[in-house]
Amino acid sequence: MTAALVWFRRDLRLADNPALARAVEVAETIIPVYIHNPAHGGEWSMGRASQWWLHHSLESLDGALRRLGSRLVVRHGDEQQALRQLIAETGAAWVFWNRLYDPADISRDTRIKQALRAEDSVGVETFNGSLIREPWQVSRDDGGGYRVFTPFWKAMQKQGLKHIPLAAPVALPPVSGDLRAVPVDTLGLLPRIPWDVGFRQAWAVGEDAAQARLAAFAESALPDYRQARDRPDVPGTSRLSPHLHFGEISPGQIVASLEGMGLDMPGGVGADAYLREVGWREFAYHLLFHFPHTPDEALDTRFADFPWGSGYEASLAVWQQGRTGFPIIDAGMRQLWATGWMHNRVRMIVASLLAKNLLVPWQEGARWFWDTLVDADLACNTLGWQWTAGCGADAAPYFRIFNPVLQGEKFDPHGSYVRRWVPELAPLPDACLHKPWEAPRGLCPDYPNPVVDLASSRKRALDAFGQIRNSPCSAI
DNA sequence: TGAAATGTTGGGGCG
DNA sequence: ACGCCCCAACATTTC
Repeated sequence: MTAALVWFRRDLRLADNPALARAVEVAETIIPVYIHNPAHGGEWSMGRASQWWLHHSLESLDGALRRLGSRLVVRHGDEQQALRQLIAETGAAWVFWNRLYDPADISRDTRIKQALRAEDSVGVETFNGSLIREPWQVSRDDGGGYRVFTPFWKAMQKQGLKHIPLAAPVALPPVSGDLRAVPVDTLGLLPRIPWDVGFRQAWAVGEDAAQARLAAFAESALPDYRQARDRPDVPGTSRLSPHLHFGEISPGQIVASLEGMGLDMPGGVGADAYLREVGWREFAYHLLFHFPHTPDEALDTRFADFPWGSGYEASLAVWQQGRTGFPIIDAGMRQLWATGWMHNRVRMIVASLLAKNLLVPWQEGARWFWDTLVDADLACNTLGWQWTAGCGADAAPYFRIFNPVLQGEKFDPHGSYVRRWVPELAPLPDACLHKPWEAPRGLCPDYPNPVVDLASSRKRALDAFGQIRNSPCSAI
């Protein structure tokens, strides 16, 4: 009887899961494992909102495994010790997992792989279960990594995006009842005080929910995606990000299901634009792999000397609480707090205000997103913040400073997004909804005045950038 | 995947 | 009818 451990991490699905498929191929006994180590990741250990998602995703995966006759063996603590313990308990000859690419994951997984092979004499095989192309599979002619999205995306498309998803197993061998597993609800992933009410309303977690969301998106929103994706007031985006982050769905499954929706097909323009967004996720992983210091430091070395504001705690707090006095900003920050998610267009607007108008270091914003987003992803979060701050690869030029009033008027023209998340502004007429300081006094007495003057803070940010613009060496 | 400043044009009001 | 001005609308440049 050959036994194999399948170590689940951020690949919490049964379909198109190469590590699981490999186990089904070679082993008679399969032990699906999840190891909870809250310390893993160090400074970037999992945030609270993501922990909420993880809890439900593990419950969902366990349920799906049980329907196939198996179950999820959850353990707690150091991953290597836990795997060793399981190998000892089960006599497993194999350990399979799907690769991760965050710096802390790579160093941990490399260490464990070497130790298990050398000291425990088990076979270890790892697979690509999270990306269309792994970071080292796309490279420039000189062998280096890309720094600009468009050539990266062209190179990827040239290689072909075609993917044939692996089927989910139809049945799995039972896991011995003697094998100890801790219940998911003892991992401490759920909040002690019920701040997750809005989360429960906003999300259905798990592999089935991910597939349902993809199907609904492809059916209804995809044809208008190019336009609607910028509108926070309409459900024009896929909302697949947390499902993708936890691997409840693979990018390959998305590509496969959109296949055939070429530019000449109905909805094809939308499919093209959406695949490009999947490409940005791939680019984020590519960048994080080649520049692993970027979660903490600007890629553009000129920004080492950038004159960020000092004593910004008060404005950071106001931003976090959604009380900046700019409706589109406050709507976004409150949507984030309430649901663990924010529309991408609004993420750019709030990030621009924090990093430019308020001159708060972008890392502070990245930290807040890390803790509050259910889709918090080190690669994507890092790219997004550095892009907006103007210090990253293929970043927005620093002088692109979003005006929250104009952005609100352009992308939330009827104000329904603002009215939903900032209800005290609901009585305002459309004409001044995005600039309530111009409204008659008394219409919204509880809403704060703007935390900063847009025109002067814009000039201040441009001046700050002027101080570093001519520093040598614009990128590492 | 900006915004503001500046430049250009053309229609209409008006002397 | 004509020139002048105003300014909205659009285009270009600059940050």
